[in-house]
Amino acid sequence: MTEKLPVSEQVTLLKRGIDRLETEEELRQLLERSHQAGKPLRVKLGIDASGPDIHLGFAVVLRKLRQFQDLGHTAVLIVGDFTGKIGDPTGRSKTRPQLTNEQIKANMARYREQVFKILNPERCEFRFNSEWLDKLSATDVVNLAARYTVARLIEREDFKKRLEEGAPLSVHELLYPLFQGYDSVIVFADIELGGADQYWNLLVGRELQVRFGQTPQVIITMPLLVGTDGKLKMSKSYGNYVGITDPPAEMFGKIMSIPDELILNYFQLATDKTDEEIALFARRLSGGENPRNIKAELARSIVALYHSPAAARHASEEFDRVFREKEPPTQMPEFPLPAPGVNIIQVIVQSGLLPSKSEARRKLTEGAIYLDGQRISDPELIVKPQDRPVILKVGKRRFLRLVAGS
RNA sequence: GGACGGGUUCCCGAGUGGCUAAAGGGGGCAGACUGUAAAUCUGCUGGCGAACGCCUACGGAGGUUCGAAUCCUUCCCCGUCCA
Repeated sequence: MTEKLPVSEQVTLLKRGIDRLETEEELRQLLERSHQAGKPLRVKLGIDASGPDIHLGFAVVLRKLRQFQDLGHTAVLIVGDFTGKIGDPTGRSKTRPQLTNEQIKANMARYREQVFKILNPERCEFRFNSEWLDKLSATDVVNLAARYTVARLIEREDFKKRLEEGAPLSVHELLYPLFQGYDSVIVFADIELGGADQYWNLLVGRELQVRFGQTPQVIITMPLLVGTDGKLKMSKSYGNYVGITDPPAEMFGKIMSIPDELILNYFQLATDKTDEEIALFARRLSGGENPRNIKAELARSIVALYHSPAAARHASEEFDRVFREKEPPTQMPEFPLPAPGVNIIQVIVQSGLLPSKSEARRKLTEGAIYLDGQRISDPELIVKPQDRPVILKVGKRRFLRLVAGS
């Protein structure tokens, strides 16, 4: 633990890699006061309950929160089960679907264990905001709403845009930032963390606290990690994310598919590499070394972080084996072939390699299907069991071992 | 409450009676090239069938017609303006 660090050094540490801090002076004061009173700060982080998987983008924020824990402070995780039912409008052009209680429950069950891959469970509070938000009466809601103006609410880029484009914007979505801010009031947040896109929401919390007679929370936002597509922010709904529970091989592969320009950014945001180490990578890149090598080191670092160094090494070797040397992977699903043989299209669909026969037929004509390294194109082909397993390959990365069986 | 405009395949968006599984773009997938990067080029992109074809699909339901995404009725939803 680094609890004994002088305040100025704590500030330096906490400022590393962040997007915005409001305000540094207030943070300094909080740390001083906490140090003198021997009382840990309450660092709030809202968790979206819309999906069960934590990805590297959110991990950026979680890792910052972990730093606070390492300095002796308390992480206060607010599970947005109530606000999840409303749907966070941030950055959306469309009204988000509202989640049911069952969905949220199912999501959260897996969430906890994932969070603790990064956070220290010892210094962590888990709160569901339905705990207090469900209890608000209409009077309470009006009371809350009275403390903020519509003009302030629709200042937001995304709201404004939707209004201008004539897209629907429901009143409940307008309420979302208020409720999220109210969470800060309820849990007496000293600091709130979030992604850069949450900046505006966090500010609302800050202002509401003042209106409820509290000291405003310090807010710290973290840069958004760009997804594997290299364009949009990493997000569950864009399908461009790397889950922290993704199996090593998958995690490795996804990271290898990011654009080269993102390599250093990923090192900074998603690994524990020091500035010096990252500078070295930067020099190797500009020195003309094949970015592939450096990206592979990145991928290994990240897999090591969430699995183990050994798993990272294996994933790396397997990757080279399959994609550089074009060898089949060591592990692949098996499909038992009955003695009379089965039509190739049946095999592909029944094994789940492709979703429909039409699709299988298409891939066959596209030359995407290989049997033991031989491209095949005959949709009539009957595959019979051999005395040794035969490997079926669909596209670049789908493999199946065909074995004798019934 | 009134007037008007709109709801199309994963997304955006064309399409106003048969030539429409529906232009175009995006995304995705596949092939070539590669470093499973990017860029580029090419192809594919509802399902079933070997195939003539059949089924499902243009907000929901019903109707007109030999034939409807396209016309009519009704319901639902969204937006704009007026009150």
